[in-house]
Amino acid sequence: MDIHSIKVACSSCNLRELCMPAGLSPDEMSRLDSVISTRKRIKRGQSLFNNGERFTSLYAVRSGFFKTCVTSADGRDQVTGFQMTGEILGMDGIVNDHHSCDAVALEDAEVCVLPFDRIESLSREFSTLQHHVHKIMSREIVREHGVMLLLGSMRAEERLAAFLLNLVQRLHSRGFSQSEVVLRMTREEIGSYLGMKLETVSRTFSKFVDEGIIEVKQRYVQIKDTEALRRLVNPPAGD
Amino acid sequence: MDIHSIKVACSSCNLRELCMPAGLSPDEMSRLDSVISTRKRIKRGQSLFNNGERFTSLYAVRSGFFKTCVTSADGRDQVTGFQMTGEILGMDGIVNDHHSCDAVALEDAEVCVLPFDRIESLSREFSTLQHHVHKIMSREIVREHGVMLLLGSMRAEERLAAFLLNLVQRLHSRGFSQSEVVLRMTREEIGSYLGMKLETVSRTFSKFVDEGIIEVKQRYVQIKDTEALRRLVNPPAGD
DNA sequence: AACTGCCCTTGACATGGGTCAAAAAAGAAT
DNA sequence: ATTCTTTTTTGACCCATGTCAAGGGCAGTT
Repeated sequence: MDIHSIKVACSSCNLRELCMPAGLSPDEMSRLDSVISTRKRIKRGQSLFNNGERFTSLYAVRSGFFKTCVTSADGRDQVTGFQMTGEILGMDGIVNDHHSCDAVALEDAEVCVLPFDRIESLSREFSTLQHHVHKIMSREIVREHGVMLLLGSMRAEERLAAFLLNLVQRLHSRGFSQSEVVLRMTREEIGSYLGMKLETVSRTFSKFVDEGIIEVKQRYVQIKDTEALRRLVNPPAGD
Repeated sequence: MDIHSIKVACSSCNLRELCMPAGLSPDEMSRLDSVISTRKRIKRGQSLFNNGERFTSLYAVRSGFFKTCVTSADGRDQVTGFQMTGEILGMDGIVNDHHSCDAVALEDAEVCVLPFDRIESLSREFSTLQHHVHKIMSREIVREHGVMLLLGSMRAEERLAAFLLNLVQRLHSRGFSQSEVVLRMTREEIGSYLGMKLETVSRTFSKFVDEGIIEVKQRYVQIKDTEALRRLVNPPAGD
């Protein structure tokens, strides 16, 4: 079933501050290790889970890059998020014991498997862990509020600017450049996430290039004027 | 501070199956009662909480109708949801200990106050309650996925049809008619939620009336052809 | 190097929904 | 009732974005 599984330990994981609560005692940490005991490798293009599959675990992205997408009854597709190192996947599955979206690797990836029943029992013991789980879910709710604001009230340029800023900000907090990105997704996937067609994504990129805000060479994007992007997202009040 | 507070008991609340887990023992129920000890009345137009306020509690709607909305830095507003009896408000506040949206009563309302630290300690004791909390948050995440699909990939008619169907479905599951609604929100609030302008909401209502799908008299809407609405949301595959 | 299969860009044109404006209808206040 | 405010409807016009179509670039394969 598993594409590839290996043993791991959070206590020795250098990404732990990204997905785990701070301030666990050594004892607590070792009990967490015993719960999070496997990793899984996912090749580019493969799914970590799919809509309809039974929910058993959350997943912490260790490396690689994912998209999640929902599909409507008549086959329309909507990308609901892009997840990178340290982010948690699978919370959609809790409510009905089955996943309600697909999680697809956009590049070869590795995740830690967090069996949810064991997370629940452990978080009955450590309030630190319990609160951390609540925060992770709350963060996802708040993130989605932001996407709703974007989809509901912004124009194409504003959406793409917000998208780029969000992406580099997250990459920067992981130690990467704040002015360079190599996109892991196609124009079509960006468009799906932002509620616009791939042609409009492409045109808007070109517009930004014309205006000297960014440079684009295929998936590689260099941000030359972050402030201009910020102004696009937050137009300075005119009155 | 509180507009109005009164003592209550879940154990005697006839709405408990809407917001509380099934299958609590009498002992568990009485401990829950001791945690959920106050109600709060909110008048139409007043806020239950506002963006930036400290987070202390979740709220279960006992009666009345709310909207939640986020505001961007430059003052754009986006309604992120409408909440009715039995639904839970405030989960946005967990991640940063402060609320990140406003919850406004659209009609006089009453909520049960669920102090979150006490919910957390109690759910360390009852796994039933713990899992229920997780499900409620997961349900909100999944709901928001649906809104993203709507905002990202549907046209005006489809959005409004989906909105009406969702509303009557939730009302119906609370014992109300599945063909009549009295809207508690303005066209502008509907528009904000659905990512369209109030004029477009109005026009789309008129279009549905012309087509004999609904009847509208101000806030009162009667659905005459539910199937037509369903077909709008899920166009029968053409290929 | 040539072939194949994406992915991306760009142009021309169409259109859904936004914008602006006016007036009607309903509610609230006096 | 009368006045004032808010909400809703409708019309006319226009623009941002979608649609359709063609061509080019890049990566992998042979």
